[in-house]
Amino acid sequence: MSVVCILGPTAMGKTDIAIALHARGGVDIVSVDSAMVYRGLDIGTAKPDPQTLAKCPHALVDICDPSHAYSVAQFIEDAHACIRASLAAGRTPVLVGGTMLYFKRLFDGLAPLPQADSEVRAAIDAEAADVGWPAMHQLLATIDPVAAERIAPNDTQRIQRAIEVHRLTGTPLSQLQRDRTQATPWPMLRIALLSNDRARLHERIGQRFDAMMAQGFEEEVAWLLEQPGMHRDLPSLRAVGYRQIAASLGGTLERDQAIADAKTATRRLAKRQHTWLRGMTDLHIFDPLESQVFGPISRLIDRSL
RNA sequence: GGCCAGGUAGCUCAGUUGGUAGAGCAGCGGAUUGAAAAUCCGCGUGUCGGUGGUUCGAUUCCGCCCCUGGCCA
Repeated sequence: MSVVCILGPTAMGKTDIAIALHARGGVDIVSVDSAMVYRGLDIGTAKPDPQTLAKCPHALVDICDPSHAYSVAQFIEDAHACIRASLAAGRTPVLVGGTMLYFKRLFDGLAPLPQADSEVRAAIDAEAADVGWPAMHQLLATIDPVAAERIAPNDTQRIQRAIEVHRLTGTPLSQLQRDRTQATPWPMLRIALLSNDRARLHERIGQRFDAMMAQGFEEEVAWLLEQPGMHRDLPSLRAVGYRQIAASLGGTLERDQAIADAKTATRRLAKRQHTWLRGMTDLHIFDPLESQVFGPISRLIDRSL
């Protein structure tokens, strides 16, 4: 295997494993994290601190301004570039992270669809404000019945995307996805950090968020909100924790409730990550809440390369 | 010690003129192709405090006991 992937839910110690693997040498760490890509989102994303990043560089961290939107397509492009560069240098790329959609599309491929178009989206939003999203779902059923069948009448994001793709290409989204998706060209060793001890994971999530608060998470969010072009509806500030603390700072949510909600949102994130992992095949699973996993993981990698 | 109000899901509570119960939150399961830490779909998980009694039948009515809160001593 030429590429190593380490995936797992939040708060499972992925970053520690990455740093330890880097210390052994011969690897390049590539982050697979839709929130760590943003500059300035540090404490709330549990991003490694600058000293750690200096010693152990993580590609695809701090590569996007938080007033812009990163995307799965951008990730695939960036990740492919990282993998190629690393392999060309005779090293092993190690992709580490918790954004399962990014891994899924990296493994199974991404159809070459048009990128998001803010004008088209604004037009669709305006129509939806007029007639309602269920009517937009009806509209989708006439242009792409396959997609409409799959997408719930209230799933505004996906309805909008499907209509957008059709308007930009004249072809149904479902057809483009079926005809033009190709899986990764590289063999990938897939390592998952996964535990059945949900109670313990929830405990860690709570403690970790309390630690973030103690590190000045609120100040970080307040600073971000003051930056030019920043507002609460951006993808960056809708991330778990940022959304709740921004609401608290904006006065629309009690501080204690915001903290509780942030922990709840993190637990739900972990649950969705579990769902992704259960549906993936060819995973080598290790439980870091039960035993030391670094030794077994490095032996597995040595054996597989 | 006496009086009063409570004890129902993990939490806050509703309810049953007697036919073993339901909301919110939490939780659990699922979907997932340029916002994905997003967005959406589905699911009540229960010795109705305990124990006797009345009754065809008690979570509901009655007695006793236990626990919590308040007031009076």
